[in-house]
Amino acid sequence: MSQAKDHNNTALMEKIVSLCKRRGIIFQSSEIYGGLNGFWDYGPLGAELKRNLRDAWWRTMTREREDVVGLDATIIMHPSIWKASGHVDTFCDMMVDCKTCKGRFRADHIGGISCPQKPSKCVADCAGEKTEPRPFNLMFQTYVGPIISEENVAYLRPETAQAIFAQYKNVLDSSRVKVPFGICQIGKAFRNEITPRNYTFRSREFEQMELEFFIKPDEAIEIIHGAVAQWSEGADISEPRANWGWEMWHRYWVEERTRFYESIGLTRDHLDYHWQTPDELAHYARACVDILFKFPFGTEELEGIAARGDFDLSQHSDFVGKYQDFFDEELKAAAAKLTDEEKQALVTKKLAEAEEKTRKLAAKDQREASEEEITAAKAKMQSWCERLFKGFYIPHVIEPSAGLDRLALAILCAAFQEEEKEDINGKKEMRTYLRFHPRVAPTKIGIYPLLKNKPELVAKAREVYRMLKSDLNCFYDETAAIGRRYARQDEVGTPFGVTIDFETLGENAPELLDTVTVRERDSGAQSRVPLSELRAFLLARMQ
RNA sequence: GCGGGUAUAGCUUAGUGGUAAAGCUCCAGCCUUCCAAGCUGGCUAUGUGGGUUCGAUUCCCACUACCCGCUCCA
Repeated sequence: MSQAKDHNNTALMEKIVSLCKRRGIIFQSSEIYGGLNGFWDYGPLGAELKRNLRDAWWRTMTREREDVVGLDATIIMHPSIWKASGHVDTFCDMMVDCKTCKGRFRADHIGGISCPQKPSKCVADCAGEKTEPRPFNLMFQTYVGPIISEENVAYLRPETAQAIFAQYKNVLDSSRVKVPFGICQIGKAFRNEITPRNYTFRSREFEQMELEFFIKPDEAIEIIHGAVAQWSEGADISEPRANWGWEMWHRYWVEERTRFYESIGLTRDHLDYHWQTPDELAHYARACVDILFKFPFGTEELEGIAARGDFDLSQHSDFVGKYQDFFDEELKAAAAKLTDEEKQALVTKKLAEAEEKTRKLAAKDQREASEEEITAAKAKMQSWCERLFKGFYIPHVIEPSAGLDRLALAILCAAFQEEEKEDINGKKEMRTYLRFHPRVAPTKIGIYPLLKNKPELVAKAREVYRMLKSDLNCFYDETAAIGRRYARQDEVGTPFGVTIDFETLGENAPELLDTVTVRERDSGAQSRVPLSELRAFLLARMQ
């Protein structure tokens, strides 16, 4: 990327930030006290924008689907949840900084990592001056109850997903859902990021929109349907099928999520996809795709769609000592028809897999797997197979996990437009406007009497406002010249303006009595609409 | 956390060791028959805390925030 381009992108970002502040979309948190690093507030219009995005996601994810239900869990949960999920271990590392080479290393690894400047020596032995080991707690801690003590430590959730796993059984038992099904949730999450950066992109308090979609393990599909549908380029993934394994479901959700972004105005040109390579994948993930948006400051992640296997529910099963599983009648019936040889073939295959996986995991820690470990893994797999044949399994999971604040920022960046134009006197000036999709626009309709000092116009405009406000977020404006009012609303992305003029009152042209001008934001095009049809006319254009 | 930069009104900028300037926006009034028109008036600022000084927005130090680069990103 050239420097000139960097500069332009920075300038563009600064314009967006400035507009957001000037028009009440995004403010710095606690600004009157100097601000707080990594925290941002949404002003009146930002709050509407976020709400529209949140509602659009919720509607597509659960209301318009028969196979997904919602959840709204607490931010503070039992601390053991974060031990089971692995967050307590992976979020709290002792780190050492090298003041010479500016590197940061895990304190327990400096003996084994070579120094970036002198690769012949390890970090522990190189000459660089190093700080004392310091703990990096990426989870915010608090205390439950008034006593500040170790046993009262709790965490603000670093992701919303774990709440879904923790309530999986309750949802299953109360909602008449059957695998495959999903549980979705929108809510705040907190991460004590080392470096919040890029405006609201990496904040310490942010809102996530997550779905855990529970599916049958491929082995269950194979027993029930004889084979698992294999994915290949061009495969039909428009509607779910019974014989889909995790890979098809994963592909399906990537496409489904892309369609969502398109429905709110992000085109495929705005987006990019990063398929994680095998070494990038976490050990519990089978595949992970990042959906990226081309922000002015770089192409960055909007959403991750991971195929996580049964890792999370298995962890919680182990920690609480109760299977977080599902009884599948169809599987039980199908398994009953298997011959002993067929069952044994599956068991043999799974035991070999368990052994290989154990060896691989150990190899990651640069050691050999012990016989005990292998035996334990095989025993666990044996019992997994036995339960499978009885119809029980811990479902596997496809996890589309999106950031609401990142989406809001992406929508703002995609919508931002500047055009040079001439004003009424022929003077050149810049027209700035936000080209929001009407679905997400904070304000839907501007309502204007052509002139303020004509009471009939004002009264009629007020009447139109009252007619529309319950269905559409409207903004009534009677100040300044009509062109200025249009420009003001264009700048915050209001897609339509309704102007009440003398024709509305029946002057000049009697056939135009009770009609208004509807002006479209992007083109400025105007059309004449009878008041009796106005509401339907506008509502039709919101979709 | 490291290095570099920045901090003056709602926004964009000017300027000064001694009363802080402008444009735009915004508000009010007049006027205005469809794209930021005009006229009049008005509100609003030196990020925070120290130091030097008779006096600091200006010089120095610290802090905070933001930007850029590194780093981090389950």
